[in-house]
Amino acid sequence: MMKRARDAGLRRTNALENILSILVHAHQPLSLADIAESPDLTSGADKATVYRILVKLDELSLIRRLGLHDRSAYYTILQPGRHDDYLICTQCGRIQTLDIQCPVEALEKQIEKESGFRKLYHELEFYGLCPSCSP
Amino acid sequence: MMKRARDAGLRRTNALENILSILVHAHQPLSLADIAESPDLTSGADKATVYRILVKLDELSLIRRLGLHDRSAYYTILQPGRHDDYLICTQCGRIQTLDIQCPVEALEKQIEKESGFRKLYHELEFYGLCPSCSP
DNA sequence: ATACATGCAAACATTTTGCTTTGGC
DNA sequence: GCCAAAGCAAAATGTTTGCATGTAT
Repeated sequence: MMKRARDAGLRRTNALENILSILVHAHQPLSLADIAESPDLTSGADKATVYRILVKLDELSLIRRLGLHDRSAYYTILQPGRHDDYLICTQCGRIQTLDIQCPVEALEKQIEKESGFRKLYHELEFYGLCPSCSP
Repeated sequence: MMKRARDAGLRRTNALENILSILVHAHQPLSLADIAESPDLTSGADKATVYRILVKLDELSLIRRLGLHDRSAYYTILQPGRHDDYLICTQCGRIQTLDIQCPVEALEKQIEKESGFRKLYHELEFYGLCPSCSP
C-alpha cells in the first residue's frame, strides 16, 4: 500500500505508515476516532492529521469511506479482489464482517451499463439485533 | 400510516401528519433538514420537533434511518412489501431510487439463521459518478 | 530550499438535550 | 387536568479549516 501511496505523490511519514498499517490489519471499518486513538498510531498524530491523510487516501481510492449508521464515517482499505459486506447490531453498534460471497457483483455491472454511472461500487450492510442485545 | 402511529400511542398533531405525508410521498430518502425545510411542513414545525418525531417513528419501525455517504442521516418510510435500493453520485450527491428486484432477500434469511441476529434488514447502495459529473 | 505535512485551536454542520409552554386526549 | 408534544436555545458530537511550524524530498 505504501508503494501506491508514494506513487501518488504522498510523502513517507510516520503517520501515513501507521494509518495504512492500521487499516490493512483492521477486521472491520474504522472511524476517524478509532484510528486517531489507536495504540498502533505510534506517532501520536493529531486528529486533524489523521483526517487529512484519510481524505487523501480516499481521493486516491486507496481506501473507501463508508456511511454506516452512527454519526461518524468509517474507513476501509481498498485492495483489488477484496470486498466486504457487514452485519451490524442496531443496538450496540457492533460491526461484524460477513464471510459471504457478495451477491450483487453481476447486478452492479448491469446497473453500470444501464444507468450511465461510471466507476460503480456498492455497499451492502445487514442490520439487526445481535444475540447479546436480543431480549 | 397515521393509524399505525396512533396505535402506537402518538398524538395526532400537525407536525406528525405533515411528516408522515412528506415521507410517504418522497421518491428518495430525506434528511432531517430536507423535512424541516420542506414547504409541505405546513405547520412550520421546529427542527427539534421534527427530530423527535423522526426518532419516535424510527423506534416504532414506521420509518428507517439510513446512513448514506454525506454527513447527515436520511429517512425513508417503511411499508410492508416496499424496499428500495439506491444509486448515488459520489460527486454531486444525487440519489436515485433503483427500480430493481432486490437480490439479497434470500441471503438475508440465511444470515438471520446463521448469525443469531434478529430482526434483520439490509441496506444496499450503489455509488458512482453520474453522467453529469463524469468528465 | 522548497513544498508538503503536522499540530493546535478555532470554525462548522448537524444532532441531541433541557426546560418552559402549548395543546391533544 | 394531565401528560405528551412543541418551541427555543444551548450543549454535544464529529468534521473541517487556518495558520504557523516542522520535515521529507
